[in-house]
Amino acid sequence: MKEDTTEEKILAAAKHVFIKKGMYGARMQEIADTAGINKALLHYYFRSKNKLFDAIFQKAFQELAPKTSGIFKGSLPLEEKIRLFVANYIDTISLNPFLPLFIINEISQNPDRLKNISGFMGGILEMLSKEIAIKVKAGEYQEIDPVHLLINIISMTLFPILAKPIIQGVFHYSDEKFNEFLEERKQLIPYLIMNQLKKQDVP
Amino acid sequence: MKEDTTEEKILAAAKHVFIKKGMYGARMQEIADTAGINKALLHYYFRSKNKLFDAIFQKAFQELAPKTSGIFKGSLPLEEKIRLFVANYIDTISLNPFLPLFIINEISQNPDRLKNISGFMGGILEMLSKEIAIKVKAGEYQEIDPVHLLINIISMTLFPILAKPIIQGVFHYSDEKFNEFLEERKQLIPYLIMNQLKKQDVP
DNA sequence: TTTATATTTAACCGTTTGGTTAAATTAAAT
DNA sequence: ATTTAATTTAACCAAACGGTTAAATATAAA
Repeated sequence: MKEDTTEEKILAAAKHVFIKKGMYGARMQEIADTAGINKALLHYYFRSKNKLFDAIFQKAFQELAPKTSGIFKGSLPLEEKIRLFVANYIDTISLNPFLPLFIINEISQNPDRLKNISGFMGGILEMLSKEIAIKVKAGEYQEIDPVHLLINIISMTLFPILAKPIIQGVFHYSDEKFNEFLEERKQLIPYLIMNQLKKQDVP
Repeated sequence: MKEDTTEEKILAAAKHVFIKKGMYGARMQEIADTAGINKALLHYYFRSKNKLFDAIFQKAFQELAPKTSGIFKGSLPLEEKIRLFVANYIDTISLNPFLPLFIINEISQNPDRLKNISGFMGGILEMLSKEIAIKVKAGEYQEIDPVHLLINIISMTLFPILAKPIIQGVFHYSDEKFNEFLEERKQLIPYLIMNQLKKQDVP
């Protein structure tokens, strides 16, 4: 038995509709319907569309930051950490595939929204930097800008999910085939990244 | 002296506004203003917003497919081809940075639009496949799914441009610093890709 | 039970927006 | 010069949408 407050139902519905349709594509009526209430009550809880949007945007943004506390704190080898990170991230985002596009869109249209957000991806970057620095000193890894490294991982992980309908259309991938494709990338991406780190003959 | 037809001015204006604001965010009035005409004349040339959108969408999509005929037909080493491709693609898309997001958005909201498009990226994929197959037989490259390879290149090239405002916000990159960042990637991406191809000890 | 709060119903308002229309004006074609 | 087509002006319409309001009803708190 769920014990959902009306406000929680509204926020859940709003997040769902906003993420799928965007700030301007979303309709207050549809949010009310999804929450199982009417428009008057919706405005009774949140005076305006903007207020409601603000209420869900930060939460949505947080969901884009992968939960990596467990993974990166451990003492596993880096390759294993990256493997876990990528697999975890693909699975998480696949549950909410419209989320990345939504965030990118809203930030693109209104970069000021970033001002309320802090420390995004900061944890991962810090741990990545430290781990690499040690191995570089030990001569095991070659030097690389951790930002490029992080962006490489995120790009190869997120972009295919973002461009899913295009990839499916262009390569004629069924839903099953596309999922296989993503599964393969869980191996491929960490492998590619580690190759770059370990390769000794710098150009 | 430009010899622009009114229809051409409309199409240029429509492409510009649609790409920046999307199908639903774009306003017919703004398109008319951008074209330097009035709303009545706009509807005189294109009866509806949908007709106008259809008229520009295919063109916009074509622009997303990099012009690679020259690059991939030559007999340069693959690494050099990829280097040229990435540099060329980054420069082209940077001139129209809203284009990829626009295409992904519209296809996401309405995948049927893909049905009118054919052969997208097909050329590149074919040449890539052939070139790799030869080297694999010769024992120089390890086997890899060309689709993954292409998606890796595209991901690492396009995603940072797509996520530009987020990257700038999160890492506090100025416009100049971000451009440097992209310049660095012109070297980094081909290097990473070739490492993957050449690495001999398969896991 | 009484009181306060939550929720519904249903009508309404103002603005924005895509689209139309008719008449006037300008430019081009014959 | 006359006809045809292109362009402007300006008013207008209908639908969609965010938001409001007032009254009725249900629910929970006191």
